[in-house]
Amino acid sequence: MNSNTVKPVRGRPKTLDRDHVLDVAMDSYWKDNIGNLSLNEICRRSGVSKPGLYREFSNEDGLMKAVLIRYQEQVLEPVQQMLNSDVPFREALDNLISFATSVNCHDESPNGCLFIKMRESRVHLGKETQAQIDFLEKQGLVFFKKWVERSKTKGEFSVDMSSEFVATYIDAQLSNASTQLARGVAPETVKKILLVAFSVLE
Amino acid sequence: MNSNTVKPVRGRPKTLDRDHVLDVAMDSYWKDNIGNLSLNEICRRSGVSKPGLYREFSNEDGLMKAVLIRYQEQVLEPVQQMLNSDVPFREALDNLISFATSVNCHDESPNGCLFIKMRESRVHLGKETQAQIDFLEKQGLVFFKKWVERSKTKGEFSVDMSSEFVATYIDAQLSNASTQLARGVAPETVKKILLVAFSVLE
DNA sequence: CTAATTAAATACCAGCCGGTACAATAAACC
DNA sequence: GGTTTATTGTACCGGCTGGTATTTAATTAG
Repeated sequence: MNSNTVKPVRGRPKTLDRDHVLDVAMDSYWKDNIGNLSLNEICRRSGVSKPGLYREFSNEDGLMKAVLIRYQEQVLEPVQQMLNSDVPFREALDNLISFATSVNCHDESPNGCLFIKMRESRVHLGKETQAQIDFLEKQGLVFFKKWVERSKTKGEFSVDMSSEFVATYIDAQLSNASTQLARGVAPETVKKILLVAFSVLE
Repeated sequence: MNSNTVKPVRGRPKTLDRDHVLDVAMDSYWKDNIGNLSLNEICRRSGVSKPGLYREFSNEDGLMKAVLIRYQEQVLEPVQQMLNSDVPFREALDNLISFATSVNCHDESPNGCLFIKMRESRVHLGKETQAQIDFLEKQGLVFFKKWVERSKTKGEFSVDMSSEFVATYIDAQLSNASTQLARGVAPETVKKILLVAFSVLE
């Protein structure tokens, strides 16, 4: 939780609030066009000077990677824990749908999943950020796969598809939902599409 | 076909090749990050001076709208004609899948549908471009809907879903395919996902 | 020929961008 | 007290952006 790693040291005491900057940056990347969102703007919004931000995160790439890690901890991890629990397959699937169609930052504006949003613009981001995206993607697919395999052994999943492919399919449909929400499609519509798309899994 | 609208006039003869500029711009928007692609770069690539480009297209918004119109004529229209023909539903669906998973500009690089790509970044584009996107989206949904209704009367489509929703569902899945291709997902994987997603329609 | 008309490109504008030198400040050590 | 260490923010850098004022070139009309 404490991200300002304790440093009882010598020099001038640090006033920069790392968590606050990350919160502002996460919100900003979530709501705005990532490509058009400048570091200057993030500095303005978080009330931090530009050199201060560079000292903390090295560069834009470092900031984005840090944001992704924070997003994983705050948003993605609870979902993965839900999948790891012993909730029945169909119920877990419904939870997934609810999660995917209700992700709104904190207020209004475009919704969707920040990770998926960043994954879509992966090629235009920095190397560190790309690596983090790849890690999260791989990790997510593994979670899905294990979940499906567990459901198979529990006899809750009888469709004849490889767990690998089902994981890919679920990932694809959730991505689709996120993209649609970000585009402004009504959440009820997105939900109906997900329900139909997932109806092949039973 | 003649986009340089004939103008047997007075002044200095026009040397700007409108079609060439549009080809270059379409390719560029298709392959590159739309948000990061500058008019300067398009001028460079097409060998046209900046004021020349502004005289022809007014501004960036005008150019994008023109590109979208060209894309509709060159890429989308053939598909819509296919849907309008009397091809059996399942065959038309397969054609759609083939189309969606084979759209590569002319060479390598990211694939996907330019219209869908632009629709995803709709909010960040100009007003004219947004209007054109909305028009194409509406038109596309109408085509899908009519196609489904025709298939229903022909008895080729028996699933109990409103034609409206099926149109939305197909649009969503094709969008998903395009996004995945643009992200670099293997076309065979995208195809398999589409096949499964569309399997609910029979 | 000159005048009018149209398109051409150079060279510029203010405003951003990511990133950084640098001097001021605030603490701990001695 | 002075020195050292670390963080601060101002003010700047070159480079790029969308967009344009302006001059020059090429054609037709009279």
